[in-house]
This record gives sequence, structure tokens and C-alpha cells, in this order.
Amino acid sequence: MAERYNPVGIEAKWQAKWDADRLYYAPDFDPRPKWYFLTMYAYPSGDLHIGHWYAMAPSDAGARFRRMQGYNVMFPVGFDAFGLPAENAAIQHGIHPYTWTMENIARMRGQLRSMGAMWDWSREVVTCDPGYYAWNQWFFLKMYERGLAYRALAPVDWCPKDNTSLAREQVVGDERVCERCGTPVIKKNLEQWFLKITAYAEELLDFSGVEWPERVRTLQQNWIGRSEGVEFGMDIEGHPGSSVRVFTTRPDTVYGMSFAVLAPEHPLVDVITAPDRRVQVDAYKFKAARASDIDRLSTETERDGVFTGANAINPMNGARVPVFVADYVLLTYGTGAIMGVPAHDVRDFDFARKYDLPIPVVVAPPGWDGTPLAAPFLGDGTMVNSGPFDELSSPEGWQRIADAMEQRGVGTRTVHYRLHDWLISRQRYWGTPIPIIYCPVCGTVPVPVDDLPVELPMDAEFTPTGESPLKQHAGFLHARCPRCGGEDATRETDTMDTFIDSSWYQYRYVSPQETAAPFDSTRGHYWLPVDQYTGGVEHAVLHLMYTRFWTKIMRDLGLVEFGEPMLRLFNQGVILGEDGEKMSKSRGNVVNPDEYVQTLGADTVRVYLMFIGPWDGGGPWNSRGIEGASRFLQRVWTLVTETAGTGNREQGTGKAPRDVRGPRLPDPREFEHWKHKTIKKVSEDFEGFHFNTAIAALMEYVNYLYRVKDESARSPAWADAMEALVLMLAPLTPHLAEEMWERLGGRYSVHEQRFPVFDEAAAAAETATLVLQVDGKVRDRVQVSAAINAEDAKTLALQNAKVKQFVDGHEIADVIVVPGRLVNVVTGQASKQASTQAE
RNA sequence: GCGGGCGUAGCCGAACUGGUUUAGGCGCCAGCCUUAGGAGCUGGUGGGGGCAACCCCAUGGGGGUUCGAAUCCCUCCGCCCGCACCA
Repeated sequence: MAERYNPVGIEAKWQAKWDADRLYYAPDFDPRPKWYFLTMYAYPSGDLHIGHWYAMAPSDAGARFRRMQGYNVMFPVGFDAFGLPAENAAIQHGIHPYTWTMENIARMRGQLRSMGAMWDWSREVVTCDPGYYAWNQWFFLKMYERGLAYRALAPVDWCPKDNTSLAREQVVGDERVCERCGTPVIKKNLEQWFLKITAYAEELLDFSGVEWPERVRTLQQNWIGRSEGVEFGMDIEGHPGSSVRVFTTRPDTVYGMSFAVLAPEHPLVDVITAPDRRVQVDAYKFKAARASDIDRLSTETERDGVFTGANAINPMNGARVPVFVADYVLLTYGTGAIMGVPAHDVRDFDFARKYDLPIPVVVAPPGWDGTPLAAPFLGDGTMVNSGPFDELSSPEGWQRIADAMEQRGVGTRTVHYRLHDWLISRQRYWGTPIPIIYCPVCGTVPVPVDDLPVELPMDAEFTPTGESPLKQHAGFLHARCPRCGGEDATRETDTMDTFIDSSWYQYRYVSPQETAAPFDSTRGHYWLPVDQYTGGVEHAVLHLMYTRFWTKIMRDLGLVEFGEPMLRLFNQGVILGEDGEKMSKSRGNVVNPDEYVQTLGADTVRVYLMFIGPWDGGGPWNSRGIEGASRFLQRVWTLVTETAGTGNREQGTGKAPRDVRGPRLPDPREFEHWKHKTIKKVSEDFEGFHFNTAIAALMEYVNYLYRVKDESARSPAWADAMEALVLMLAPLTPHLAEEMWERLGGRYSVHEQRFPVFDEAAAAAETATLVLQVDGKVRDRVQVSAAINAEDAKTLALQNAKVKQFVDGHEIADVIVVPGRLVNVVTGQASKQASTQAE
């Protein structure tokens, strides 16, 4: 009786051996073509959950498949080790963030190993290591030198209870509260460091040369938000020298301006406000400053504003229009000031209605009768009431008015982006210190490169206020000025956004121990860029845009020769709880992978996760479903181990029947056909990460092999089939495959074998089911040679009894033949258009 | 509100460039084997009708294009995701 499949024992055994043999260490400079396969690294939260498995197990299978195809695959692993949870733990439990983080990493390393993935642990990167973050500082200094890192006053989200500013991602929910304590955040103006990502806005819109999902590209393009328009100046009556600049994407509607609006925070507001309007304007500014983003976000909120008492002059027609202050105009976009064209803009229309402002039409809708508009007209039309531009189509008017503004020197064509510069300052301890010193004599002074890294002091004290301990740490804070040597300089106490760490970690894997540069350029030349990246879509506009920006910077610094960090991107879906809801502790639907690993084995968990559905689809966990995966692997185990040796070519030479013919196996070539068609299907599916259908094909193959086992298990062809089966399973179930490979007498390691190659002729079916239709309805199916020609198929169909029965005396109008697939006999009742279509 | 996606059995899902709808799995039913089995093996399983060979109807609803539609077009319904006063 065959021995039962014991996953737990097998897995421990092979993991230990692979580790000892450094089987997955990727050699630098190898004659094989390289393939850099990367999965987004994890935050060391302390436990590896099923979501990590769902992200990592299929990507491991993908990497393993590439390796078996003959590539030198680098599949590294690391930890995104800076971040707020570690600091929270310090505040709440008195554990140092470093200790907390490193303990979690130690625990997660063990859990990751249980997955049996082919990670190259010799390349591990942990971002809170000074050897890593020193290079964050180095990059920062390089950018500072080039004017790409700068300091400015900016409003940030501030938690009044914790006395700290927050990253955008730490402000949660529609109520915009602090994720730590639930207090609603307020805006506060602070001196902050920025990286000039906007300098690369145009280039970031361009995705040529990379294979990224449409969805991510669109998301980034929308986020960057390019709009083309014209920026022009308007004089303010009675304020010579005070010209307000406005931005519009509709210069064609400039003659329709009936008012102008400044954002409440616009600096000109105080200059131009008439004395008798000052009280109202100040009250409005105060109200707008207090209004939280909730109110400003809502489209439902009625647009309001106040008149400043000033009037602006339309540079195109000299018309005098009132200037308002209103918070529907944002200081952060364009110029913070707009022309109000109510007839052709929804917001301006509402505003004009509310304040009884004129709504002159300047782009006539098709068939317009000259009556007032009931709603703003946003489309293209014919220019009217626009002086010399009348009668033009509005798109042409757009260009002509822009030309005119440029000729008269009042305006210029401009492109604006929604993208803002990247605010990287965090008032937190657990991050990379920004390498800047403030000297009372010299001002802002960068830390010299030779003094890097600026290390985080380990003896920091964490107080419940949440204020960064760096502010109180005398040893860190006080510094000598690198320029004048003055003793009373202070260090910048802000640390960097952790998205900086993840912007270039893929480069560090190339040579994680490198001390002279972020990475070794020779090795980088071999490995880079990343060939395949996988991870969740939630990073579509943050990490995935930042790392593209960083790569362009690195290119401009001469560190790399390319501008895109990852050639291919795949976004996996999200694994849900058994109830179909997002997993959460409070809902109690969290699946712990360890329990399954310890009973059914890692290979089973891997197969189940890959079989559940398309990888990018995610879906609910099903505890019954995983038993199906377990059953499948049992069946494979039994099939392979029971027959191992029976048809082995070494043992069975001469004696084993060469023919695989048997009562249930009418055609010996069918046996080979099954093997080749499965290899074809599985290879193609692996290539496109369609693991679910690859596994389905393997199940079908195994089912087939069981059916013919009795007749063919003693043939040499059977041994070939077992070998192919095990090799195809190797990327999916690395431990089981290794064990079965050994039992088949294969040479260690199965993971160093080539993936089986299919023969196109053998993979192609010899016979096909020809579907016979009458008027599009299936009436019969006949087995035919796959190579049947159209004429024969047609004859066959017309002679078929069922076809005859349904044709039943009606005249035959047409016969459509798709060779090897179907014949459709069209009778006179249907259309009379005769056409023989064969694609 | 704007933009994008999705809707196939009781459930997860297959279905190539329009050509056998429902592969594979879960679940369910039956049989075998077992002291027993929530183990394993074999077979069955979209709905409706019929003793039967068979017939009819089904890819969210309705309409269209086509010899032929899950697939293409229009429309409605439902669900999901992103953006949210961006001038």
C-alpha cells in the first residue's frame, strides 16, 4: 500500500536542504539571460497573513517558472521597516521601535520560509538599517544640490491631540480623523521639505516602453492631471501694478466673463478689497479657513462668496467685471484665481445664479435661438458676442484667442498639473533623518556626504504627546555647523516619508552590502531594470509613481541608463474573508495561513490560492475549497509514488511494453497528445499568470492518467508522463515536486531542471468534434479528423440524418463552414444573403 | 457628479480573433470499499418536459447587428473601484 502524502515532513526536509545548499541564491554575472522578478516588500507588522501569501505564492510560482525556462532569476525579499506602527508600539508599550521592528522581522522571516519560496535571502534589505537609509540621505543631498529638494511653508494635516502632523495616508475616513486617536485633523502651516516631482510631470505621463496595466496608467495620468490652457493677467481698477493672473482651459469663452474669483487665501485679496467690504471679506476668509475639507469636498455644498468691491478689466474687450472671493476656487491649483464664465461652466453658472450676475452666451449651442440658457453649455459650438472671433467654431476660437493674447502680451499658453510636489517631512522619530543643519550664521546647511549617515539616536524617549523625541534629544539636536564650525547649530528633526525607502529598494537588492554607492553599478548593469513587478493596486499612485520619479532622478544623476524602474507590472487582487468581506480582526473573519500550513502543508495553501480564480481577481477564502486542493495533491502523490519505478526506463528497459495501448486507450498517440497539450496549456498560462486555469489543466491531466493507469503504467511513456507532471508542478508545489522527483530517480534538484517543452504537432488534436447546426441551432456533433477540409465537412453535414431531419424539405440558402469546428446549414426561412464565410 | 470595470450553475470560476456555454474545483446525489468515516475510489449533477430515443429554454432585463452573440452595438437594472468644486 502506498505511503500517504505527508506534507509537513516533506516541506521541513526540503526547506532545510535548499537553505543549506543556497539553491536560490542568484549569481551575479551568469551566462544565462537574467530575469529580475520582484514582489512588493512587506511592512513588518508582526504576522504574515493570508494576503501576503496571496501576493507572494503566485509570484514565486512565476519566478520559478522563469527559472525553469533557463533564466538566471533574482527573486529578492526585504522589509519596509520604517513607519508609524513601530512608533505607536513604543509610545503604548514602551518598546523601542527598533526592537519592535526587528522582532517582527525575525518572526516573519520564519513564516516566509514556511512558504517555500525561492527567495534569495543573501540579498535581504531592511530599510531601517543605517546602511540603507544613509543612501536615502545621500539621494536627498543630491536632489538638494540640484534644487529638486527644497523647503517651503505649507499647510499640513495636524492632529491637535497627538501634537503631530500626519501623512495623508494617516488621515482616515470621510470624517478625516487621525488614525491614531480618532481626533479630527486640522490644517496647520509648517515649514516642510518637498521633492520637486512636478519637474517630471510631463515625463511621468508617458508610459511608452513599459507593460503596465491600463488601470494603473490611467490612475497615474488622472492623478497628474494635465490641462492645457492659457494664463493671462487682468488689471484691477484703481490698483495700478496689481494684476491678477488667471488660468483657463477655455480661452474661447473669455468674452463671456461676467465676474472674477480669487481663492480666499490669495495674497491679492487684502490688497484689492475696498475698505467698505473689508469686514465681510475678512469674515468670509475666516470662515473658509475654518471650514474643514469635508465641507470643501462636498459638491452638494452651495457655492458662496463675497464681493471684494474691486473690479477687474477683461483684457480682450475692456469689460469691467466684479471680483469676488469664493472658496470654490482653490489656491493650490492654477493661479488661485479664475475668470467667471457662467454660460459655459457649471460652477460659475451656479455662482452667477446665486448672485444675479449676467450669463452672456459666447459659444452658441447648435440651433440656439438666442434665449437665456437653462443650464451651462459645455460643448463646442459657434462663437458669438466675441467681437472679431464671432462665427468661428469654438475650438478654432480657442486657438485664435490664445494667439491674440500672446500677441498682445497679456497671456501665454500654459500647462497646469494637479500633481503637487512631494511633501516628505514627517514629524516622527521612526524614519530617515533629513540631513540638514540649521546654523544661525549660515542658515540652511546640508550635512556633508562624508558625515552620512545621520543616525537615529537609540536612546530616544517616547512620550504620550506623540511629539518626535528628536526635538528633545540634545545629542541629536545640537550640531556643529559644517560650514562655519559654529557650535549652536541645530539639526532638522523631521524625518522622511517612508515612501522614499520604497522608491529605490529594488536597486539595493542588486548589492545590499555596497558601501560606496546606493548599489554596485556593474552588478546593476547586469540585473536592472526589474523585469516583472507584482503587488497590490493600492499603490498605483503613490509608491508606483514615486519609484518612477526616483528612477528618472537616478537616470539624471547618471546611476542608471533607463527611465522606468519596472518593465512589467501585475496587480494581484485581494483575498477576502470566508464571508466575502474584507478581512478584519473586528469582523473575526481573518484567515491564519499558519494553521493550514501546519496541517495541510504550504504546497496545498499555495495551490489553493492559485486555483481559487484569476490572480488579479482576488475573492473569498473557502475552507472547503482548500480541501479540494489537498485532495488533488493527494491524488498526484498517490499516482506518482504508486507507479514510480514500474515504467522507469532504467529498470524497465526491454521488458516494459513500449505500447501504451489498452482497452481504455484506443490510440497510443492519444497518451502523448495529452502530455503535450497539457504542457502547452500550462506553459502558456504560467507565462500570463493564469494559475487557476493551469491548475485546472493539470487536474484534467491527472484525471486522465488515473483513467488509463492500469493500461499504461508499465510503459516507458508513463515514466515520461510522470516526469513531465512533476516538472509542471514544481513552480506550484516546490516541496512536493522535489520529493516526487527524488522518488522518480531524478537528479537533485527538480528546481534546476528545464520546464518540459511541448511539441506543437503532438499538442494539436488529431480529431475534432464537428458541430452541425441548422439555422444556428446545434443538431448533432460528429468526430472528424482535425484536418478535415471545408468541402468534406459540408458534405458530411448535408448527409447527416439529424441535419436532414431539421432541414426537412426547406430549401438550403447557405452553408457556413468553419473547418474543424462547425457547419451551419441555413435554410430558406433565414436570411437569403448567401455568403460563404470562413473567417 | 465624472471616469473605469463587472454581471455565466447553489458557490468560486472556464470559454481562443463572434463558432459545442458551463472546463476544473467546491457542494450535492448514488454506488463501491470499510468496524466506522467528516478517509479513499467510481459514476451522476444548468432549468423544464417525456417511459424513451429526444425536444424546448437558459450567460442580469429588453432591443439590435449577424448564418451564428457570454463575446460587438444601444438601453435599462444591479454591484464594485478610482477621482471628487482642478478652472
